[in-house]
Amino acid sequence: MASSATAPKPEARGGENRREALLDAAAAMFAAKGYDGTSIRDIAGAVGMLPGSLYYHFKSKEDLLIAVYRKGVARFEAAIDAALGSTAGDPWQAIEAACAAHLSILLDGGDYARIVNPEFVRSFPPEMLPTLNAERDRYERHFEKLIAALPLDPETDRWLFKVALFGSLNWSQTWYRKGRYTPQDIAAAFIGMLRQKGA
Amino acid sequence: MASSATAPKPEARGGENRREALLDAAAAMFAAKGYDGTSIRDIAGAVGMLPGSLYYHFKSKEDLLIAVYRKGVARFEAAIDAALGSTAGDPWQAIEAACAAHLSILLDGGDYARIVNPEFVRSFPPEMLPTLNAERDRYERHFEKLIAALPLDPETDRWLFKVALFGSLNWSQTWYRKGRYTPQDIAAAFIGMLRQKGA
DNA sequence: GAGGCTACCAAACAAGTGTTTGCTATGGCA
DNA sequence: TGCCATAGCAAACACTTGTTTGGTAGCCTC
Repeated sequence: MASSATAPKPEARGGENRREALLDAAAAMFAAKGYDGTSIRDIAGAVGMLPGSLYYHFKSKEDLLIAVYRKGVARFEAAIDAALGSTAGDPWQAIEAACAAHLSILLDGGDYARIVNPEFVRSFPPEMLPTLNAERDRYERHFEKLIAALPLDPETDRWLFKVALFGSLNWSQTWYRKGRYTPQDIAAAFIGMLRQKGA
Repeated sequence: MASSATAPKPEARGGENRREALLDAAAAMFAAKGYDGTSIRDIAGAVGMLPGSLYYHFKSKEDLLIAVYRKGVARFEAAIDAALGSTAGDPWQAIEAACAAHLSILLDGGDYARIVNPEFVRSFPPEMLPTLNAERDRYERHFEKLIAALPLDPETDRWLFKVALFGSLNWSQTWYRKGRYTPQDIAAAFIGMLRQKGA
C-alpha cells in the first residue's frame, strides 16, 4: 500500500509534498470539525488549492479519508513497535510501555490520532467501516499478545481485560489536557490499578 | 410515505404524541447515521410529516438535538437513581450496582443512550458543547461520590480511577453485542479487576 | 356561527455540497 | 524542437441542506 500502483514516478515539481500537505490539512480539519463538517473546499483552500484540483491527488473525499486513517494507524503501530523493541522480560513492564506508547500517540500525536478513534469512525460513511476496522483490529492484536503473557488470576477473562484496558486508554482523549499528567503517568496509574497482587 | 399529498387527514392529530414521535425518530436516526448524516427530511418523513412541519414542534435542528440529548441523560440518571436506592452499605457493591445500571442503559437503552457519548457529541455543532457537557458533568458527579467512599490505597489517584472506570464502561459501546455478557457480568468483571486486595 | 388556536401542508429559498469537465502552464526527456 | 506527463486553474453541474412563508382543515370556546 505504500507506493501508489500507477507509474514509475518521474516526480516532477510540487511532487509528493502537495499530497502530504493535503493529508495534513485534511487530518487537522477532520479532527477539528468532523468528516461531514469539513468540505473539500476547506481542505483545498487550506493548502492554497482550488477544490477541483484536489481530485488530481485523491479520487474522492472518502479516498482521502482512508488515506488519513491509514496514516493514523501507522503512527500507532510505529510507536508500539519502537516501545516493545526495548523492553526486558517482565510482562507488566512490557504492557505498561505499550500503553504509554499508545497514549503518547493518542494524546500528543496530533490530528491523525483522533481519526482512528472508533467512535469518531462511526460518523464516516457506513460502507467504509469494514475497511477501516480491519486496519484497526490488526493493531489491537499487539495488545492481545501482551495480555496473554500476563500472570493473571485464572478466573480473569483476558478478553474483558483487554477491552477494559483499551477503554481506559482511549477514553483519555476525552479528558486529557496537556500539563497535569504525562502519558507515562497515566499508563503507570492504569496498569497499577489493574495489576493484581502476587504477580 | 403513506397517504401523501393532498388527502385530508381525519385523525392525524396527536398533540404531544407527535413531538415524542419526532424525538424517537430523531434519536434513532442520529444514533444510526450521525447528526450531520441525518436530515430534517429524514426525521419528518419517518413520522409521516413534511420537513417544514417539524418546525412547528422544534425551532431548529439543534433545538431538536438538545431535546434528544436531555432525554438521553435523563435515562441514565433515572437508572442510577433506581440502582442506588436499593444498595446496602458496602461501597464496592454500591459502585458495582451503579456501573451495572449505567451499562444497562448504555448497551440496552436504545437509541437515546448513544447520543450522550462524548465522542459522539464531538460531531455536533461546537457552540452547543458547553450546554451539553454541563448536563453530563452533573451525571458524572454521582460516580465521583461513590468513588470517594471506596477504601482505596492512599496513593491511588481517585480522579484517575474515575476516568479509568468510565473509560472501560463507555468503551463497551464499541464492542458489545447482545448475548455473550450481560451488563451485570461486565460491571462485576470490571470492578473485580479494579478492586484492590485487602478492601 | 364567528373567531381563534393547533397542527400541519405545499412550495419555495439561499446556501452549500461533492464532483466533473475542459483547459493550461511547466518542466524533463528524446 | 516536439512530446508528454504533471499539477493545477476556472467554472460549472446536479443535488441536498436547514429554514421560511403563506395558507388551511379541524377543533374549542364564546
